[in-house]
Amino acid sequence: MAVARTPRHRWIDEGSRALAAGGPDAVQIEPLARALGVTKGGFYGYFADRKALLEEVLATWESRSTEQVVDRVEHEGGDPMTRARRAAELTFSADLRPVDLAVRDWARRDAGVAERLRRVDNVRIAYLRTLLRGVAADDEDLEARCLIAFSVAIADHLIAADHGPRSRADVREAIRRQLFTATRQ
Amino acid sequence: MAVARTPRHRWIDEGSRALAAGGPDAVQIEPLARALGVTKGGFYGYFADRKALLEEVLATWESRSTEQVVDRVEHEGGDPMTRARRAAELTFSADLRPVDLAVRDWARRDAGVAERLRRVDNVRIAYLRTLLRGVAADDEDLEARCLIAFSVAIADHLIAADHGPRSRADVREAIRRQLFTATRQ
DNA sequence: TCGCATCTGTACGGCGCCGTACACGGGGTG
DNA sequence: CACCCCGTGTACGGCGCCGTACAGATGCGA
Repeated sequence: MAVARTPRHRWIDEGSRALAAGGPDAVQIEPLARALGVTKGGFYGYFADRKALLEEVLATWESRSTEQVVDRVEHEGGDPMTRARRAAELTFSADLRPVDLAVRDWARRDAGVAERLRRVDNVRIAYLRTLLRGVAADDEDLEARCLIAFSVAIADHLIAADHGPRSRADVREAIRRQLFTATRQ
Repeated sequence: MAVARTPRHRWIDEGSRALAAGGPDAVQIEPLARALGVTKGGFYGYFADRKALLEEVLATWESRSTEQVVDRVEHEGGDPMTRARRAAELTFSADLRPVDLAVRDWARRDAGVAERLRRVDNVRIAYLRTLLRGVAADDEDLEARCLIAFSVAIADHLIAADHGPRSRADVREAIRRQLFTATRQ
């Protein structure tokens, strides 16, 4: 049988890149084929149409963002805090983060994507809760800390403001200290 | 002279709606014309091309998000806290917020848009500082509270997670109480 | 070596959008 | 009332993408 120069997963990977870079409208077969150095000839052997590829891209992102992160973190072990930090590193890695932001924007106008995002976010928030449970005063405080941590992580790359003499990283570090400090007052 | 059924600002308004709903790629002359109940015949009398319209849409958004908000708030008066709250209401109104989010996503891949967003965000953060200065322990704490407030406001409509028995509004209210409470401990 | 399954290149029709050109028509203006 | 002006409708060429069809190449198994 002929060797597949461009197997399924290469289309998905390139599709993920396109999604991250330009949103779902930018996931186009012919440009993807050019980026892969082939024509679209083989594409329709793997996928029914453009929509099917987008579906696969999303599913792959969901898997990478949840199961694969959990599996890897659990395998590496460590105390809860170490594990949760590692999970955050993996989830917001340089190549996954742009996809994450693109999916979030997409979810604003597609209910199916929104549903998928809800599943992913709930898994992540659940992780956060296990980390912050120890320092929170009560359930409400815990929920507040989780939402703050998650919001700052996501909005970090969406906010363009300056902070005077401080760098963004400085400010984030200050926030982290507050979040990980046991109940105030 | 012929009456303009579709003056400049109608194209810009409809363009803003399209941008909010589908990102810059969705701002297309012919669909816009259909939405306005005309053909694209008149469009090219107002704008050189599609890019020029996008430029105007952005400029209009920048103006509405900063100067017009400031002017209106200053005109209405009130103490600093009242004014800042009113500014937040105007900035994140139902019709401006989706544009805001679309611009944020767009800024990830267009340096010009990112620069515009930086100007807008800096204006907003400056407002926030005036509001929170009174309750912050020091400059670092002030910066942290501003970034938290801004991040939660923006990420609110991008995060899909649930919070158990609590509603998102409940959690946001809890966060607001913390942010407006004078320095802890 | 031969057959064959499979991936890829090529070509095609269709569609929708961009930007241009120009004719039309209906209000102001004199 | 006639002129003119300018927003609009219409038509056109061009382009790029989608999805289909098919032929050819390529490497494996018999």
